[in-house]
Amino acid sequence: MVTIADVARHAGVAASTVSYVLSGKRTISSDTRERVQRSVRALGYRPNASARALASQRSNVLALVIPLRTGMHVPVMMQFAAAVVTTARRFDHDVLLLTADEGPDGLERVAQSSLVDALVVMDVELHDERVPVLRELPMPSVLIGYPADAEGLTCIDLDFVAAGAHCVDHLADLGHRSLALLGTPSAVYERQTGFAQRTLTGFSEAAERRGVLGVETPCEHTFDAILGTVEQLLRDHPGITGLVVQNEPIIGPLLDVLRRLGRRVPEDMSLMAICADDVAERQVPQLSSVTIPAERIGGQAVESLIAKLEGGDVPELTLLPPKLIARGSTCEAPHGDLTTA
Amino acid sequence: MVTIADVARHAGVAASTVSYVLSGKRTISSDTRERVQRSVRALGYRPNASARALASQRSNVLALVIPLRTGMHVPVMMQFAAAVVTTARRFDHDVLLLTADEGPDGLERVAQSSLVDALVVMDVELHDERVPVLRELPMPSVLIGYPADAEGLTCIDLDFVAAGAHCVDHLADLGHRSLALLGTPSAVYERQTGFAQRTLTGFSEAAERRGVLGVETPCEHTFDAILGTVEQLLRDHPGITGLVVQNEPIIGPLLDVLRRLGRRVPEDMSLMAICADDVAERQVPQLSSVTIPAERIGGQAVESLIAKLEGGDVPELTLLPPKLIARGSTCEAPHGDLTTA
DNA sequence: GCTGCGAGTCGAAGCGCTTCGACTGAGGTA
DNA sequence: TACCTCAGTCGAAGCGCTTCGACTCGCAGC
Repeated sequence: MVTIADVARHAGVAASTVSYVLSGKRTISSDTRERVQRSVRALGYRPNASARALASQRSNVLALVIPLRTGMHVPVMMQFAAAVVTTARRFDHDVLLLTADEGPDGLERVAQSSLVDALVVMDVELHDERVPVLRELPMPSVLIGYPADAEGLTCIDLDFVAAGAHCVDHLADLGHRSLALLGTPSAVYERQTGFAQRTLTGFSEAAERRGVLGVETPCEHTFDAILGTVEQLLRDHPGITGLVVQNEPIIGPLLDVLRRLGRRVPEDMSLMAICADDVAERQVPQLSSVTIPAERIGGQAVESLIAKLEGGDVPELTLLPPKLIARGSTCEAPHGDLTTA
Repeated sequence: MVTIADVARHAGVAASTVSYVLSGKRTISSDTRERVQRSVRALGYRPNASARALASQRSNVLALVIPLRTGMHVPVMMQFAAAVVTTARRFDHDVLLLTADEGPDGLERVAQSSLVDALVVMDVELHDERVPVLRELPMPSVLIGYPADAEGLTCIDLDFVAAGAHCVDHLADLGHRSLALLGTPSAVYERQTGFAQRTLTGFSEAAERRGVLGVETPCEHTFDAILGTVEQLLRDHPGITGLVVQNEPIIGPLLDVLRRLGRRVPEDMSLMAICADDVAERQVPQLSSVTIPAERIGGQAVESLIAKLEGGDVPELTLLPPKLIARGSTCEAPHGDLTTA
């Protein structure tokens, strides 16, 4: 393994000079600089990451904590992780992957051992036990999602309240008067995961504002559960003509269920999804949807983190505006539907 | 930040003694050992990862290279990554996440800078440009999937040849005489990704062995592509009564397509999938399937890697046997189907 | 001609840990 | 009693890098 001393010898300078050439932290004559750079290339020198981290107190590694639990949108996680890694690389950082089941201890472990310089924590719950830990940690962090008390933290998320509201507005604009939100499995609500709660809030508030009926129900992933949930829903509220679904894995089966129940989409039932674009586009008919911009969130998270590492100031809360795309699964309410319940 | 010197002072011993207590590499009297351990806890000491890595030449970090490209089964990747992280933690290692689009340079970067001790590389292609790099690297690696020339490498994979064959056998046992394999998008074949190729091989060989017709076709992810592909297939080979699909995202839409074409599953068409169990179970009807044991592969990969790090010998190629589970999507061939083409 | 200054370079002192060789005593052996 | 052994501990020498202070020029200012 070739060291900085080898490069220095080869170039006929001191090791510190090589270091300064590499970091640019002091002025070096272009003559020496080029000589050093030639030696670096000639010898195939790569600085040793540990030595560098030890001396500079910076590992250039970010931790990414991903959830691996019930009810998560796996492909979205993945897109997200990819965006984090890609963006981190742009800033010359690497990414250490942690699973959420290491819990708060995992965060302390990697932080206090200086394995990483900063943390990105996904899937933050409303009352997340990791939040107090994060507050005490001697390094910056960014949360995806946000907890009840975001004071002093940096949180980034899709504006799910707006997402829920957009769906209602879109459907209400089309004349629908009775809407339902088919949500995530109840386990996700019970965990008080912010995004599910907030969509619900946006949905309900908008329904009230627009003066339409807005009911909501969680929904598990099995076909039978979906069927049961929808049947129950339509029995209790037969006037429903607009459905909003925020539960990626059930989208396919849900279409089957509606077909089996004799409801055509969109003629008898308008359907909106809160999901990734490619999922919406893959269905028949393609679904009108509100997108979760996973790449943008991931990129933004890393950018904020880097900014914090460099002493910059970043806003406590960044909400990315949702984008609604109307596709083939929503249309005007069936004529004559003027009931409100 | 508390250092080993602080602990040593607190316990009234030399720093080296603390180190030996922590590593167990020399015998320490139980008296001192306990005293040191108490000090460690009292001060909340965590060894500095960089210092440790620099001194011991071991970072205790593994690299995991995941693909982020066309046609991959995202949820499977995720299960896999989770298994790798979890298993690595069992062996007191962490995982650095790399995306495949850094290419061979990315591997060299993390290896030569001693950022990691070893590498897990997923989605290896038949003629993968990373393979020669891995061979030269001064550290062990494990590949998921295997390249044409596996000499001197350590490869782990599902036995896709057997998987393809099992599907044929299952269907042939049920009396089906004309089968088709609906594969991954053609991009995946063109990349010569091993798993797709090998399933095809197993499928074809078994079809020949059993004396049944076995045709195959790649399939893109859009609904129209699926519809087109299946229509074409049934037009060219109207006698087909058994379908094998190895392409997770199209499974849902494929069921729609068959329904639309008036083929009931399983009465008119038996359907087998090569996919994760939960995906198979979520469909209607539940699909007979051959499982991809992502967790087992991930766990096995890390275990092999750790064994190599410790100087152990591991087999060049480990093929995990596929497991076929018959569910509701396959049944006996329609009576009277005795044609062979 | 002397001083002052800044650009460019060097040497040395760490960063916090592991590990090697050496030292100390207690206990066993001859 | 003299010697050897071995368990248990210590001190010091690195691991490969960054960074600080100091040194040496050449040049401008007076």
